[in-house]
Amino acid sequence: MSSIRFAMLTLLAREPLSGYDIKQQMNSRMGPFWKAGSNQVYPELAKMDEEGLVVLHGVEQNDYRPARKVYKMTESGLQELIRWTLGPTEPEIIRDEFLLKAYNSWLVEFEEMIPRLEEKKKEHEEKLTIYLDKVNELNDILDRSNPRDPILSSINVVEFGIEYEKLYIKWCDNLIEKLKS
Amino acid sequence: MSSIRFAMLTLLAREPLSGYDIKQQMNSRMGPFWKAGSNQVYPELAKMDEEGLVVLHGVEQNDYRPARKVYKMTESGLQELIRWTLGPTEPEIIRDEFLLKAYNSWLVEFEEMIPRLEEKKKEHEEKLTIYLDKVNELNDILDRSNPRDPILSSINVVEFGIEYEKLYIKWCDNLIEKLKS
DNA sequence: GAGGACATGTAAACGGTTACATGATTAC
DNA sequence: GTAATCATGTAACCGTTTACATGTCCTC
Repeated sequence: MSSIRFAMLTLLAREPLSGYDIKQQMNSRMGPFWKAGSNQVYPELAKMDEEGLVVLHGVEQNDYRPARKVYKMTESGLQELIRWTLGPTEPEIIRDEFLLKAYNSWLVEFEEMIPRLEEKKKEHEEKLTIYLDKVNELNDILDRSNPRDPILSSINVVEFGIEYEKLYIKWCDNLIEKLKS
Repeated sequence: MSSIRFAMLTLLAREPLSGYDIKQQMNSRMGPFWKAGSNQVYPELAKMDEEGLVVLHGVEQNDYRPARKVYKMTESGLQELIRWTLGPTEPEIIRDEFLLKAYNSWLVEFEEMIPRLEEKKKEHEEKLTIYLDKVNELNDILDRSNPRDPILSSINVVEFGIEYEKLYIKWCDNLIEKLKS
């Protein structure tokens, strides 16, 4: 797959970023669907530099801290990203550990399973709130006169997250009801 | 995580199975949310045997083929599985490559993005059909007099898959409409 | 004084994917 | 004759996770 590279380019297509920024944005802005650790980001950034997909855009030195190395995407990086975006995508499976546990609910006392479902529901309710806030924020900064505003794409993806969380919550509710009767 | 072990026990809780059976069932019955390769299944089965979570239940020899080694879960395996089922579950992220691509849709011509969305939609429509068939099959063999029938748990999980596919299809439709206008 | 944010990176371990190896049978 | 199915298993690779390492500033 090696999609970490493309996840990184996806962010760099919008603005120049340091490795640290990329890591942060993945674990917040891209929260619903991607994340990465520093061990992946820094070596991959170095590789992409070698291959000419990104270049050093500037170094910000704060004397007491490691230099902040900001990279920007090159034209060749943009072409690579577009090629990938329009290329074929393998189907994915859901692979959610909690669904596996639900598959075992016949094995346990229903009264013991219900609290687990309620916890999961709450967890997804919290995620839903976060995504709803995010989509509001994005709508505020959206430039409605520009049909190619990247913010529009962000909104579309966060909206997927919103619908997903709603589904999860509804499914938990449903199962709780079934187990209660 | 190491949930491959618990995915395997999840299947073995229902009936004795060979390594081959486990692999097959994961890639079909558990289709919506889990899968595994033979390289994971056979060594893990051996490890679980050593640890006493499963025992050899019987060997079926068909002379020209490798012996079919059927395992069944032990009481200790069942306890382990129940413990895990009721234990805490880490939140998961979606990590869907196509969503990452959708995040880049502002970079490409919309007319080029639309066919990709239509392909994805079709793919999920096919999955939806499969899950709908599966849930019908399961309903046919469901023992309605038994509130602890494992089939009930299977149905609940497949229903998650159904709602997920519906969501995906609706989201694709929505985006196609947005990009067309 | 402890812990978190910032900022770079490396090392080790783990889990999953793809491919390989063997080998007879059955269906196209 | 080619490919798929059944049935076991191994080997190599790749991507991800967790932990480590360094060091200062700022907040509680």
